[in-house]
Amino acid sequence: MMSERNTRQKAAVVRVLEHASAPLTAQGILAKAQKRVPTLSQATVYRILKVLLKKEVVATVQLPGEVPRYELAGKGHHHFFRCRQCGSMYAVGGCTDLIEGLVPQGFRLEDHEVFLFGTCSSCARDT
Amino acid sequence: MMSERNTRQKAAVVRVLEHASAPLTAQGILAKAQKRVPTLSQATVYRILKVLLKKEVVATVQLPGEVPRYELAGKGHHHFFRCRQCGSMYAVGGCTDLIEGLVPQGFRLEDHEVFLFGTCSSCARDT
DNA sequence: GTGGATGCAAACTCTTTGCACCTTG
DNA sequence: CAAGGTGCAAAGAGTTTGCATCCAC
Repeated sequence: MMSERNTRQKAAVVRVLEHASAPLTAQGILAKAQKRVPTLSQATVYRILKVLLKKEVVATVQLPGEVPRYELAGKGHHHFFRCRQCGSMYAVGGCTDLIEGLVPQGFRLEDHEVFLFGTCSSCARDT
Repeated sequence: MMSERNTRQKAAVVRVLEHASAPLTAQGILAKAQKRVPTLSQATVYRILKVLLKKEVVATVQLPGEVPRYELAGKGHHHFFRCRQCGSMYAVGGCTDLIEGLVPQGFRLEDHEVFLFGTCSSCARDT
């Protein structure tokens, strides 16, 4: 039973995610990782992501109506604010007990997702 | 300038949505609407949904990692609780100002989405 | 009768998979 | 050198679109 190998492809994908300031799409990861490993294919990116997701090294970010994005896991609990002007995503922390109040009697809350949409501070300034 | 026509297809789709107890997928709408209009095609369902979305007669519900679902609009602001045991979706109301606290300084909040995941009361009872 | 609506199939996008080849350990 | 990884192309799932036909008005 031979475990996992260290390939240039996987290293490139992880490196891209480490340097990302916001969650990236599979396409975005491919584009950036190909600068280091030009032969990298989209299929391999998906395969690597699947492995990393299972190991919980990366996490998926699913904005409603958008293609999934990926970020390194272990950043603690957070949500996202999406600026409708510039499209940037900002991580937003803290949300506990705010959510608990929504849960109906007898329901057991295990998890939640919150997405905020609006205008970020720099776009708001330009208005 | 001739407006919109009243077709059996559109009527069937609307009727299905009116009788739905939870948001339906495009496939689910097709299946149910075909009981009334057997020749209805998936393409037409999508076209009708597009029109109804533009008129804001229906709204999209996008659970993370799932195919989009559709429900009649005008049910007021609400979110969803998804039971991981039985897969049911429950509408959850009320959430104002809870959310405001998350918004960073200088950001303008326009909209938000909240999804809750866990065990519903009837599944919790069986545990 | 005429133009919007429909059905079918082809096209598209995103993701997964089969298979031969390559590369790591 | 053996097994896992990779690249490519084909296959899938979900949605959109082109086009000839249909039918509501």
